[in-house]
This record gives sequence, C-alpha cells and structure tokens, in this order.
Amino acid sequence: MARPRTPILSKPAIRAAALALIDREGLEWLSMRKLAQELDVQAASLYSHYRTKEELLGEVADEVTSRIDVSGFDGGDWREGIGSWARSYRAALAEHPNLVPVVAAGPGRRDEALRRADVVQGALVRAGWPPRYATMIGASAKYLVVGAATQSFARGFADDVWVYRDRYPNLSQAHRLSEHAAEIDQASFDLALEAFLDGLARVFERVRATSAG
Amino acid sequence: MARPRTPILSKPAIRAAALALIDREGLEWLSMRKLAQELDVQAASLYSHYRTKEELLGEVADEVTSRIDVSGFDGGDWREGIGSWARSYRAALAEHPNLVPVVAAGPGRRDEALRRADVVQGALVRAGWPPRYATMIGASAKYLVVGAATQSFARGFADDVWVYRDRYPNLSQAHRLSEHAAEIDQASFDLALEAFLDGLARVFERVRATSAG
DNA sequence: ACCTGAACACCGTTCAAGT
DNA sequence: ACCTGAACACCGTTCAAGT
Repeated sequence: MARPRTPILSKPAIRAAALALIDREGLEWLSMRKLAQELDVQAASLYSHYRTKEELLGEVADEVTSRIDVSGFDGGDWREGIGSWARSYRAALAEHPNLVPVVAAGPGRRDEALRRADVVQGALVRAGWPPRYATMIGASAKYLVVGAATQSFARGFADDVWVYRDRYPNLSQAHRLSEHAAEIDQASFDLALEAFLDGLARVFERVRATSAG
Repeated sequence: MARPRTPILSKPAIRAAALALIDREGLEWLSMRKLAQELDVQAASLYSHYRTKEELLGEVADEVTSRIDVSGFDGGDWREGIGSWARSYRAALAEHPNLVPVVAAGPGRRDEALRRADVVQGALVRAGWPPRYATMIGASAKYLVVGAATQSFARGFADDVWVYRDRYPNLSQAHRLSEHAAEIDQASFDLALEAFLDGLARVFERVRATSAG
C-alpha cells in the first residue's frame, strides 16, 4: 500500500505532531525521522508536504506567534497597545518554551509578522510618535519579549546558583532562584516592561515638545 | 607521525579557530570535522581536548563574554553601572553576531557569568535596591541585551520589508530598513536602555518611599 | 599524553519506483 | 499526488592502535 485513497499526512497534522514533540521532548531531540515515526510514516514522506525541516519549523513558529494580539492598539492608547501586545507575545512564547530558539532566530519574513509590525507602526504614528521612533519602539518591545523568553531563569540558571551559593554571597542572599524561578521571570518581565513604558512616556513628552516648537 | 614531540593542538588554539570559523562561515556551518580540517588534524583529535562540541562552544562563548565590563558599578551610581554593563555586553555580542545563539542559549552556569551577576547584585543592593529588585533588574537588563542581539534588523528582517513595501504602507513609510539596519539597531537599543533606566529611577523613588515609611 | 583510522549510530534530503 | 525503500553526503562521538 504505497498510497491510500485518502492521504495520511497533511501540513496541519505534521505541524501539530512536530509542535507536540518539541513541547514534550525538546527542539534538539526532534528529527524528521522521529517525526515521521510518530506519524507512522517514512521520513521521506514528509518531503511531499514540506520542502525542508526549516520550512516546517518556520510554519510551526508562525502558528504559535499567530496568537499574538495587537488589538490593544485599537483604543488609540499607545501605551496600552504596546503593553498588551508585549504581554500576549510573551504568553505565546511561554506556552512553548522549547520552540523559542526557532521564533528568536526566525527571519520574521512571514506575512503575519509583517502585518503585526505594520499595525504597531501605524498605531504608534497615529498616536503621535515620529515614524523613526515608532520603528525603534516596536523593535525595543521585541527585544524585551524575546530576551525574556530566551533568558528565562526557569530554563537552566536556577540550580547552579544554589550550588555556588557560598562563593557568591550577593546572589545567595538575594533571590532563592530555584524555588521561585518562574515567578521571578514573570516579575522581571513586568518590571522591565513597566519601566520601559514609563521611560517612553517621558521621551514622548520631550519629542512632542521639540517637534511642536 | 602519530604524535609530534610538541602537541599540535591546545584548547586556546581550538577555541580561536572555532571562533574564527563561526565569524567567517556561520554557526551552522561549523562541524568538528571542518574545524579539525582547519587545524590540519583529524576530527577525533579534538576530543583529546574537549569532551563534546557543546563544551567547546560553551568555552568560546565564555571567552567572548569575558570582555563584559562591570567596572561601571565602582562609582556607586547604579544607573551608570547598569548602563555601562549593558552597553559593553551588547558590544561583546555585536563583535560576534554568529555566536549569539550560543551565548543566548548558554546555561549561564559559568563561573565568570556568576561572578558578574554577583557584582551586579551586590552593587544594586548597596545602592539601596531591595535584593529582589536587584535580581529582577539584572535579569531585565539581560533581556534587553540578548533580545537586541538576537532580533537585530541587520540579520534578516531588512530586505523583506523592502520587498513587501506596497502591502504594508506603515512599514514602508517608516524606516527604510535595508539601508540603515545597523544604525536603527543601535538607536533602538539606546532608546530602550535609556527609557528602561528612566523608568527604573521612578520605581526607585517609589520603592525607597515605601520602605522608609 | 596526544593523534590517527576506522567505525557506530545517527542526520537532512533526494529519487526512482510503486499505486 | 502521495508514500516507500534505498541511497548519498554528511554529522558527533568512540575506541583500539600507534608513538
């Protein structure tokens, strides 16, 4: 039975299986052969649907990041817009931590990503930011989100600090990382985002004053 | 000649060759076999010095990040300390953009990294930050640096925007990315860092007021 | 102690062949 | 059009053997 009357595989099914394996086993563990095995198929069959592993991973990343919400800009409040956008971005990545390197390395050349970037750019300009600033602010917010997803204490750092606590008194006194890693991750991101937005509000006043004068 | 009287290889020589290849050809291109070829040696010989490729890359990353400067904290000004630390961190990564994924994924379990984290933590606490805040601030600054290094416009995004400029009017109007990618990267990082530090200064006042009352 | 040659268990991808 | 079986050109790593 070389070909059943109804196809076994489909792009959505392949993506779903890939994401589930990445979530469960990790990004490095995934291979086209193992993915095929999970789908009861030969590795070569996958290439009838995706031209490369890279293309497949790119579309998996697209699917995950498509849940990013830019509707917070609708109200016309740029601060609320950036804040809710960044938080939904972070939430999307936090649901699939093992996929983060793919999203981070992703070219961002996807249609959906450009559409969202366009929304952000347009909303910021309408709110009164100069286009150049709008671009920089969109980039900066992404720095925070991607940096937070990548550097998460919950993924690796925690245990070692505890081990070395005698040698680094300031660290051991400070945070008890291994117990509260996820909570500190969240609080650090919230602090960074709030501080960033507070600081931007001051820049906004300065920029408006000079462009009006 | 199975073994010359003086060893051909050394850990520093292997690291230097690896970093040079990564800079020139990219991280994905590097393999133990190609690295060995560059050093006029067999791939297996590398394993007399490094137990795994991962361990080698980890030490290459250590070498690059060892140039990060935390001396800005010496003056006692936490704002100047964070700022100069973050800028030197970014500069170190910008010198080796192809290595960024290794540094970003790096467990940060290395001694030097912990030493710097300890300096940051200690300086912030001495400056009056509660330990919990000190930890979050150190993490947040790293988010910005690693995010900026990873998301750099100069690495991929730029060209596509130019291609799609008709479909995304807000984008095309805004930045002319392909021409000024590196400059926008730098300006975005500077803006993000300044806004973050400005915002932190306000948090500092609030935190001090409540802890004093 | 350090390097070699050959091997092992994997990869991503291609391609003729089958239905 | 879609899947298979076998192959190609790679990987990282191990290990007995040489000096």
